Amino acid sequence: MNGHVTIADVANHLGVSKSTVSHALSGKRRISAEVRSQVMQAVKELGYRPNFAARVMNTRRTGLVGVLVDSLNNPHNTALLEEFGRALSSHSIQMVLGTADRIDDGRSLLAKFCCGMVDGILNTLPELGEDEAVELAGGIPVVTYRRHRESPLVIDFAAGTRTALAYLFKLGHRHIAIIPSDSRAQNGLPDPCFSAYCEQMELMGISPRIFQAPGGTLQAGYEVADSLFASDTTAVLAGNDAVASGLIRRAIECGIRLPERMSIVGHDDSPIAVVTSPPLTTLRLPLGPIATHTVQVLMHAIDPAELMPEPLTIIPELIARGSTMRFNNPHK
Amino acid sequence: MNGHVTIADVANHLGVSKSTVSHALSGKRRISAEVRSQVMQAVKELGYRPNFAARVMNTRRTGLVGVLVDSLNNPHNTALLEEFGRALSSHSIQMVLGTADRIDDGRSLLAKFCCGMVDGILNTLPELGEDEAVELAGGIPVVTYRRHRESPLVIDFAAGTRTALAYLFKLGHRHIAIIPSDSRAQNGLPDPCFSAYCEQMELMGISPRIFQAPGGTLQAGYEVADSLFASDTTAVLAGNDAVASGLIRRAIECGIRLPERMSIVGHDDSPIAVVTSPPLTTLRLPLGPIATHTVQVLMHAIDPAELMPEPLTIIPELIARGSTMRFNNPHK
DNA sequence: CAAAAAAATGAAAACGATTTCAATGGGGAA
DNA sequence: TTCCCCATTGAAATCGTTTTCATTTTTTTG
Repeated sequence: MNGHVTIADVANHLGVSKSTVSHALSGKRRISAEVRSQVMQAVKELGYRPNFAARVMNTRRTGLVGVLVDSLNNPHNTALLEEFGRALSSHSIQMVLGTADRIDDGRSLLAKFCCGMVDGILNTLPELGEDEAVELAGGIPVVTYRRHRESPLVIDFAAGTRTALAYLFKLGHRHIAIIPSDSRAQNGLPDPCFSAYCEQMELMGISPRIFQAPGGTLQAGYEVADSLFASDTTAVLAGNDAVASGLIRRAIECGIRLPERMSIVGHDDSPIAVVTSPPLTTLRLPLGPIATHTVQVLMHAIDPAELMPEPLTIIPELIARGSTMRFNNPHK
Repeated sequence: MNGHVTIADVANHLGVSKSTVSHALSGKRRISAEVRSQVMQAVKELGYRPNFAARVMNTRRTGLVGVLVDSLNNPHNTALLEEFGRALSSHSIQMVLGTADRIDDGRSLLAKFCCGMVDGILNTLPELGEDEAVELAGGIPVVTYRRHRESPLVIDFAAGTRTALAYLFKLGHRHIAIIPSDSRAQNGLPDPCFSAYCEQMELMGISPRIFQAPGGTLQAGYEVADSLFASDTTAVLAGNDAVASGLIRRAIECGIRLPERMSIVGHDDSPIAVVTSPPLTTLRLPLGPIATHTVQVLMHAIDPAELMPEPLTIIPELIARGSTMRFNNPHK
């Protein structure tokens, strides 16, 4: 034996032709029950496993999809990846990981993937545009996360923000501040959460309170905390959970009690959120549906028999935890 | 054109043979400079890309390695994965992700991978033993994380614990407690950190203080906190960062000042560690070297020309942050 | 200058499956 | 009985490379 068993070995062992064995296994044509069971038996006995490369050569399907990602240290990325994996596995497809910190790595990975190695590409690299990716892919379908054209996936951040504001309002808060996130700004437009906040405040006739935490890091949150706590603000929408945790750290350090002094709403429901004290009330992106939709768009591009999903609008959901509470007016 | 350009197209376009083109590209035999440059030119012009499946068919190398992982929600896993990716990419190898929550999924993924789809397997599934994995892989090299036999990778948890204890001792702490981790227990042996702690305490003639946080979760840490703070313990080695953050949460809730009341040392340097207040002093596993070593063992198994790495002993390193401080005797 | 060595290229086999085209045999209908 | 159809199966082509074996041309050497 050559080390591994081929379909020819199975055929010879039974005295039938290769095509019979192939068809018995694939079920693509009628094979008598007797022969079929003999084949199954022989396959087991000889330990035959269909060869991946040979199969791919004919079918032109690898059952692999390349996923371009900038880092695995980012919990948002890994959560997304997990959901992509779940969605793809329901199509019996595996992910080939391409981690590219620099955009050029992304480009060369794309070239490497797109020579028949993968059936399609999921691109999550923020710097790599859909158009360029499609260009480089040379015919292999590409779907760029949150930026594909057909059957758009829109994330209604504004609606999420309104939910959060309504929640705070109901808790009695009126002096509500915001720390906008620059990472949610897209092609020239400001953070949609910020816009929604401004609109909503105007609607209620309350003057907006805007604080900045450039970079959106814990450190930035920590640094803006003092001016925030010095104001008479009673609740704040932080741009993300990291900024929120920076606020919390400074509060603990200064002996400011949370959430009594101030209610804090984070954004992203990152793993951070359950660890802070108090744990963060935050806006979560339902990544499951997002991934399912994105994957379905790709599946349609790969195989038109798969139907194109309906356009989907996603609204971030409020996860209420301990960092928010009813406002008690100290002057009463 | 059939949609994509083959090596035959390039050959015809130049009026040379397929083998000439193939050799010009691979460099496996001398080709006259003139012809070579013509080939390169034509490749560019026609947009030729070597076909993955056909190449694999001959070389029996896919440049892919399957990585079995139980979840991507676990930050330890993703950090490890990131390092695996880094180590593999230096061999121009990509990872095929196999997420298996249940062991049976792991088994079937292994079978799916090992029919020529990957050149090797990195198994990180705790439930899937090396022997069974090798059995299922049917000839494809498998390396099981931290459990491969040749060129062992030992992680000297005991040494890490001694480092942490020495650190606390130097800070003046004598009443040092431990919360052992059951997840570090291996084949019947208790958590090596726990053993090292007991030894060391005995050596110093100090009686050990043992607290339990079953499950090693934040919640478990939270629940054991009261009894810990009720004792006269001044420092504690928590089994992992989650447990440590549970302690911290309870302390904040009760108005217990940290690290003044108690120094806390975590374990794992998970993303949690920088987010708590105070940020956690913790023992970090240097995953880079670990991944490099593990990958090198696999590379050797795949291609004996790659040399087998020396056995490696890894010592967790202490990352000092804000959760530890010098002990000030309140009675003085 | 002839023979051997070296350099450059071509032709065809191999890789292991799928798929197309062709053939066989048995059973029912005319 | 003869013919046709259908159910089964075989033989061979195909996918696009790499690799082996063979050939031609050029250069070197005694």
